[in-house]
Amino acid sequence: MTAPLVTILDDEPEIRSMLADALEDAGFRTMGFGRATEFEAALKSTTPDVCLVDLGLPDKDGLTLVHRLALEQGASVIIISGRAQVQDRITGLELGADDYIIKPFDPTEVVARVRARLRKDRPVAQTSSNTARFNGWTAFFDRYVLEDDSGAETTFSHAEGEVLRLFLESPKRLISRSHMQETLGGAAGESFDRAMDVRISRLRTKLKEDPKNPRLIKTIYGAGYIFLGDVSWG
Amino acid sequence: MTAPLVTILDDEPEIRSMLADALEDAGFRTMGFGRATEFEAALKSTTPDVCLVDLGLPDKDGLTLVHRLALEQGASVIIISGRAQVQDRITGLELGADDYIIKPFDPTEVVARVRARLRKDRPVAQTSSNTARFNGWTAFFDRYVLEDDSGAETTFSHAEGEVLRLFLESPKRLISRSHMQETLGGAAGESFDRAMDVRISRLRTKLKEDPKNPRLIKTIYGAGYIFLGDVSWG
DNA sequence: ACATGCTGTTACAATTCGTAAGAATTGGGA
DNA sequence: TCCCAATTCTTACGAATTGTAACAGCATGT
Repeated sequence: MTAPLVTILDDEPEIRSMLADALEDAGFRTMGFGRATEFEAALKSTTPDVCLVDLGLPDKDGLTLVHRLALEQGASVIIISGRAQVQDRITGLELGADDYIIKPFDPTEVVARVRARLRKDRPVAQTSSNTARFNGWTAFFDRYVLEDDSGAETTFSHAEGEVLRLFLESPKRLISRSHMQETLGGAAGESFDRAMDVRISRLRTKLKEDPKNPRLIKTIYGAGYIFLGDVSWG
Repeated sequence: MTAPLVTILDDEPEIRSMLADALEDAGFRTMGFGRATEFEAALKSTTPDVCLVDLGLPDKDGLTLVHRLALEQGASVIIISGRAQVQDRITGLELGADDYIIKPFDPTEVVARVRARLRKDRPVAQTSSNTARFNGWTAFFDRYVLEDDSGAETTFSHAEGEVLRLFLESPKRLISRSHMQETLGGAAGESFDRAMDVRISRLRTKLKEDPKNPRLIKTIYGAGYIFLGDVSWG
């Protein structure tokens, strides 16, 4: 399992490097960005686990960015801001941030708060249970069985299970096509790999998705897929 | 659906009542305790959603209590403490707390932080704020569906959704063309800006706007666009 | 050997979305 | 008022991307 990815969005390079140092010492992978647009471009191909966002960005309103991150990506968002007023903190938190750290800060505390976020928000990846429930379905990965809410059972294959597990481990988060191909089987044929599409297509039919209006597996043109649905493992 | 339960563990009655007032105004159920032993006894019959714990307890070490809460109960734990040192905060967070608030605090911020914790635990709350209502329309951003007031549904693409979301996030305010391009267009084409017009055009047809008399998306010649309409999220 | 089921490949259909081009609109100046 | 240039709208088209049906190779079991 790879180390969690933490993105740092701050226009001051010193702060970026200070945070990156502390986080990498703690065993995290980091990516730093000075501008919101660069960050958003990178989001199309990578999905961070925790996002540190400085509100004092020159090129964009940080709060709407936080809102989008929290809703679309489902990642944990920690605001870092020089604005210490209570009202600022409250609006930031209401918009979807998970934490609010005031400058100047101690990098060690930032690391501790990042860890706190990962502990809570991603217990799924740590506990390897074999059954998951979501939106009326129950998936038994040890038996390769998918159960309807009426009790009807279907089997799914290994390849289908890989995709389904990947979705269920990161619900409501963008899963980029490249990331799927890396984590799943064939890293080989990069050129004409429609295999992924076919896998997802087959999974969709088993989940009885309406092709015109898929409710669970959503595709984002040019980016990847998002699995919507409330997943609970165990 | 019952309201989330928040427990307050603090030896000072004034603080307990102050927090309870603020939390109940926000729609939560609360239970207050002055001693750790009482609190632990209550845990046998109730499972709180969020636990506020003061570290300066007379009868027990608060940190071990936090540790046990986080590990065994799986509830969200927010430490409230008069100890402001960075090291105190770090050890508190490392021991399993989800947040650390320093006395004196603003009750409103506590409410906001409690909400932030619940947001992650209950994915339902997340999706519910993914819908917006405006002037007879309902936009479901998680399903990419736009619903008429008669109940008829249309789907919109990801790119259209980006524009629509941008409008709904800033209703009745001028959104400059340049700002839109920075926010949305970052992908590839940065040279020709007609793409934005086309996006908006397509969105307008889906909203059944009369080209001669747009009611929702109004063009400001030479400046940008204004989205008129009364938006309510959730 | 035969049947069965899984999975990648191929081919083609459908969708998305930017580009180009011309029409329509706006606003200022003659 | 009329004209013109800048700006914006709309339509059509096409490249890129994605969906899926059909086929073939392979493994496994009977």
